[in-house]
Amino acid sequence: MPTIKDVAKQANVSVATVSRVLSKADTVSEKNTQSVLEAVEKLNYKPNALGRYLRTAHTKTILVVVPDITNPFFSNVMKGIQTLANEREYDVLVMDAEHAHFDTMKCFDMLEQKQVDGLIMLTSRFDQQTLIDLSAEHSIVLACEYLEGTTIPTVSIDNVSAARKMTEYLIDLAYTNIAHITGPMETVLGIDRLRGFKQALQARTIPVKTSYIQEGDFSVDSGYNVMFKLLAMEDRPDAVFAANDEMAMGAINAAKAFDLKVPEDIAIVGFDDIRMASMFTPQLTTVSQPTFDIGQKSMSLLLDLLNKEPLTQSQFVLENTLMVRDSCGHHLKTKHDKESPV
Amino acid sequence: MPTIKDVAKQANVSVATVSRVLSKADTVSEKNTQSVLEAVEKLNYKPNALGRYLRTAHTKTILVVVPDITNPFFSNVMKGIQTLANEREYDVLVMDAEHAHFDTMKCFDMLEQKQVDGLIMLTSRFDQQTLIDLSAEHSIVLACEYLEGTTIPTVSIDNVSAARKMTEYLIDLAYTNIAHITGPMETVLGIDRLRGFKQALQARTIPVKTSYIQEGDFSVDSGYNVMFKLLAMEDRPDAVFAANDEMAMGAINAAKAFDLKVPEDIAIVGFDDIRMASMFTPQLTTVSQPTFDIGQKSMSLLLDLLNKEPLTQSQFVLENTLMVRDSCGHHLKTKHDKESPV
DNA sequence: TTGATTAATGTAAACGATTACTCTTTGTTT
DNA sequence: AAACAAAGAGTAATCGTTTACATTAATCAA
Repeated sequence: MPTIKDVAKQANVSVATVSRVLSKADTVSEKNTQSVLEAVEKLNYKPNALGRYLRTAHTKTILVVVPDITNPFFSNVMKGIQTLANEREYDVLVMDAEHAHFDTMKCFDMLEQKQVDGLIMLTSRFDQQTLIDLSAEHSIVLACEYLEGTTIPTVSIDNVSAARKMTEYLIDLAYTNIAHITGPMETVLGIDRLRGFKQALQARTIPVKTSYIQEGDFSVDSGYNVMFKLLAMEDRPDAVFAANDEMAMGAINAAKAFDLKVPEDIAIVGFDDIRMASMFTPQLTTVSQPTFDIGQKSMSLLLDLLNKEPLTQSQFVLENTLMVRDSCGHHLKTKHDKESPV
Repeated sequence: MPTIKDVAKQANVSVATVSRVLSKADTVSEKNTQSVLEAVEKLNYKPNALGRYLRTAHTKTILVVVPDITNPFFSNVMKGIQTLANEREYDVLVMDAEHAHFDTMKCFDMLEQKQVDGLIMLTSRFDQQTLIDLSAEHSIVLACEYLEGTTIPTVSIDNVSAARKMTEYLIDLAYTNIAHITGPMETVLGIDRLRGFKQALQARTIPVKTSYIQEGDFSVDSGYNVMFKLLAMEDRPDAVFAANDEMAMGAINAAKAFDLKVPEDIAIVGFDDIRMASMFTPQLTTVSQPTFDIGQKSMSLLLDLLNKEPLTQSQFVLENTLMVRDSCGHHLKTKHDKESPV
C-alpha cells in the first residue's frame, strides 16, 4: 500500500508537492503536477483518509440516529439525508436506537471523539439536557421531533395542526363518534397528534370521550389490539383516527376480523402516508409527510451548522398534505353532494 | 478539548501510562491507575478516535452497500448487520446504491483509503472483476446475491429451489396456466427465481409459455403494469407468481382494477415475505427469507474475515419457508380435501 | 553481596497526511 | 543594475494516539 512518500519518491518531488497537487492544484508547476499525477496512477495511490482526518480534524462523516431503520417512514428520511450528504461528499453512519445494545451516550461520544462531524437525530427520546449541552459545542439537528425551548435546529411538520386537520375532515364527513389511537405518550409525536385531535373536537364543541382515546405504540400489532378494545365497546366509534399508518392498518385488519367493512361500517384513517398506504385495501386516507424533504432539509441545516453559516431560523416546519383516499368513506358520505367537501 | 497529554500532566504520569490504563489495565500500578482515572474524569477526557485509528490502522467501522435503503427487505437485513456489529463494537456506514450520485468505485476506495475495515454488499450489480481483485486484499462479504466461481464469502437463500417450491405448490393446487413476473434480468435474483419457476414446470411436463414470462423491476408499479399485460391476454393465466412481494401487491391491485377477485378469480403469490405481506388483503402467500439472519450471518462472516479466522466454507445458504396464506386460494382448492396438501 | 530477573514507567518513534515557514529562483520595477 | 516581489518547491512541525525500546527500581537466587 503506497503512501504519499512513495509517490513523492517516484515523482521526484517532496511530499508537500504531492499533497498540493492532490488537494488543490494550488501553485504547482505544470511539469511537477504531471509527474505527480503519473506517479499516483502508476502506484495506484489512494490517500489514507485517517491521516488526512487527523490533521484536518474533520471526518466528512455524519451520524444519524434512527429509532428503527426498519420503519419505512424513517428509511425515507434517511434517503433524503443520504442524497444530500453524498452530493456534498459526506458519508453517513447509521445507529439504530431500538437496538438492544444501544447506549444513548455512545452517539454523543462519537461527536466528542471526533469520529463524526455532526449528528442528526430522528428521535428525541434520550437525555435532553445532555443534548442541549452538547449542541453548544457540536453540530446537531433534530428531525421529526422538536424540543421545547431550545435553539437546536429542528425540521418537522406541524403535527398538531395536521392532526387537527385530519380530525376536522372526519367531522366534516359527519362522523360523530371519533376515536383516536395515539402514539406512545412519551413521544412528542404522540402527544402533538393527540393534542390536534382534541383541539378539533373542542373547536366543534364535540365532547372528548376519554374511552375513545387509547394508547398504541406505533406498531401494526398495537393498532390491531387497541382496535379490538374499541370495537368491543357498546358505543363503538364510527370513525377511528390512528396516529400512524401502521396502526391504522392494524386497526383495519381488526375491523375485518370483526366482520366490519371499512369504510362502510367504520372509517379508519392514518398518518404518515407510508408507501403501503396507497397499496392497501382500502386505500388509506392519511396525512402525507414530506419524508424525503425532511431528511434533505435536516442535512442541509447540518451542513450550514458545519460551515458555520448563520442560521436565519432554527425551527423549520414543512408542509403536510391530507391524502383523501378510500378508508375514510368520503365517497359514501358525499355521493349526494356536488363536490367533495375538502 | 483535552488530549492525552493534558491527562498525563494532570495525573503526573507519562502519556504512555495514560494510554495503558485506558486501553487495557495492563501493568500499571494501582496508584497510577487511580490518578489517571481521576484525571480522565476531571477533564472529561474522550480519546480522539482518529489518532487511535491512524496508529492502529483500523477504524472499527464497516461499510454496507444497499441497493435501496427504502426497501423493507434490505432494511431488515441491515438490522441484522447492525445488531451484531454494535455488539462487537463496530459502527456501520451505509451507502445507497440506487442513489443518483453513487459511484461504484467510491465504496471500493473507502476500503483502500482505510476508511472502513470491511464491506458487506447487498447487491452484486457492479464491476465484478474489481470486486474479485479487491477481495484478495480486503474483507468483503456478499449478501443476498452470489457470484459464480469465486471464493468471496456469500450468504443467501437458494433462490432457485425456493422458486421451484413455490411454483410446484401452485401446480399442486391444480393451477394450470401459471405466469411469472420476473425481477430484472440482469440480477442473479431475477435469473434464479425464473430458473426455479421453469424447472418446476418442466419437472411436471407443463410447457413453458414465453408469453407468460414477463419482466418487472421489483417495484410495485412494474407489478401493476405487467399484470395489466397478462390480464389483457386472451388466454389469461389463472395463477401468477411474482418474483417479489411488492410486484405481487402491484399485480393484485391490477387484478382488483380489472374487477377480478384474488384468489377466487386468479391466484397471485410473491416472494420475500416483507412485513406488509401478512397485513395485505388478501394475505400474501410468499416465500419467507430469514432477512435478519442473513444480515447477522454476513456480519459474522465479515468478523471472521477481519479476525483472520479460517473459513470452513464460503457459500452459506440459509433456509427459506413457504408461507401459505390467502392469496393463493389454497382454502378454495382444498375445501373438499381432508388435509392441506402442503 | 552481587548478578539476574521482573515490574513499572518513561522516552520517543511511528502512523500518513496537511501546512506554516523557509529558501531558491525568476521576473519586475525603478 | 539594484532592490523587491512573486512563484515554486522543500523542510519540518503538527494532529493525538499507540507501542517498541530504554530505563529505573525492586525482588530474588546463589
